[in-house]
Amino acid sequence: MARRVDHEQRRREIATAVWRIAAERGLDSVSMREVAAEAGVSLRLVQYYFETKHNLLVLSLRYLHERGEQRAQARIAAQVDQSVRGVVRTLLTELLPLDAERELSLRVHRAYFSRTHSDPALAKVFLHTETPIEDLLTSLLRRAALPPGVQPRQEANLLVAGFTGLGLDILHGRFTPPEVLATLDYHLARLFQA
Amino acid sequence: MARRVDHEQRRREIATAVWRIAAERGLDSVSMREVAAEAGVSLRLVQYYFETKHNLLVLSLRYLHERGEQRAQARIAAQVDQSVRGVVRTLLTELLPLDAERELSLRVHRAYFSRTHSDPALAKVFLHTETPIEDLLTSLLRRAALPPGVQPRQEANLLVAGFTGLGLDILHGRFTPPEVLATLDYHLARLFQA
DNA sequence: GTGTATCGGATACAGTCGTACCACAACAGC
DNA sequence: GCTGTTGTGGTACGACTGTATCCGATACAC
Repeated sequence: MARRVDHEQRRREIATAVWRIAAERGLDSVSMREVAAEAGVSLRLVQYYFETKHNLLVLSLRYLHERGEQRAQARIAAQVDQSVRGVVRTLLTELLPLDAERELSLRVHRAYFSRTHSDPALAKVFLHTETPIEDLLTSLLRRAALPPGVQPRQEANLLVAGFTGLGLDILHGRFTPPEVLATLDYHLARLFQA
Repeated sequence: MARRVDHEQRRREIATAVWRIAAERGLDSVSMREVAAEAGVSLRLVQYYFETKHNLLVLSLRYLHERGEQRAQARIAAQVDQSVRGVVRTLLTELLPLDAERELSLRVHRAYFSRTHSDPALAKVFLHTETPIEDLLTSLLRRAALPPGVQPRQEANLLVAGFTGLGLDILHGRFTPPEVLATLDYHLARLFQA
């Protein structure tokens, strides 16, 4: 045993076990023992690589965030239609659980959501006082030729908050993906009407 | 001791203790013992009136929902400006933490939010497959003279999801109440422009 | 006046949790 | 070949949890 091991790699593997448990059974079911079992390692190993449970939760969330940002950037870079409208649409659909990966991500975020407010360290990863997505969307909208009277900042604020919520609504079964996409395209049409 | 007591009344008092703990320290801190201490009664009493913790959580959430609906209806009935636009504005501001009571309500809902998905009984109180608020808002919008091309259902879907989210954003300090109200009035102006 | 259903306090029990501790195997550098 | 560091397992500890039990005390019905 005990040949040299990549700690970072090990931690990421264990973090995926955290994600699976959190997504399926909620953050309350994420105990050190459960994580160890899900990852197929001993309790001691989870302790060894994360020291404390708090660290386990914070790092697991951070890894998820990193992956999400990379995914979003890749998807925007990969799309052929580089019009402002196309990029805006991609940006907003990134908030919706339209494939397995985004659904997992959304479920984990939902699981973390409440705990975020009793735990400042989690809040730091989860919520920023800054509004980077809204800012990005605002600057995109400024770049387009929009109807008179349209205020990009106000549109961005509602769109980001709204489609974040509608993504969760899909998870809850209150709406279906086609319904939310219809709502998205309706509002894009409203904004980008010439 | 032990003179006849109104059980319903007693339960509502204890439920407010649940709200306070959930709002301030999260649902994880809501233990039978903590609730008893916060309510100023013995552990046995909490057991006596709620039987089980699950019952305590479900009933406490139900009471909060009841109070929220009554508050919303009262506020709509009480307002002098009964124009469609005025009612719509009141309906949406009801989702924002603009006073102590609505802030408490929002904080408790946030605390319950995650647990909702691992617990079907909580989900039944918390989330409905139906969309009553969206339906109400849609029918209100249909009643008004809106610009051509505006689809009340699509507008309602985004507005409800959006301002629910922006209400939470206020709690998180990402936006201030004046900012969100400005966003609200902007979108009302956009919808109700003659 | 007395019995009895209702109300309520104290405490015990079994389980789970995060963490700490101890022992040892495998490799690194000397 | 030896020594010290690194990786891994097993397990024990103390705290906390929800629930159950035992028992005292009150207030109303008769």
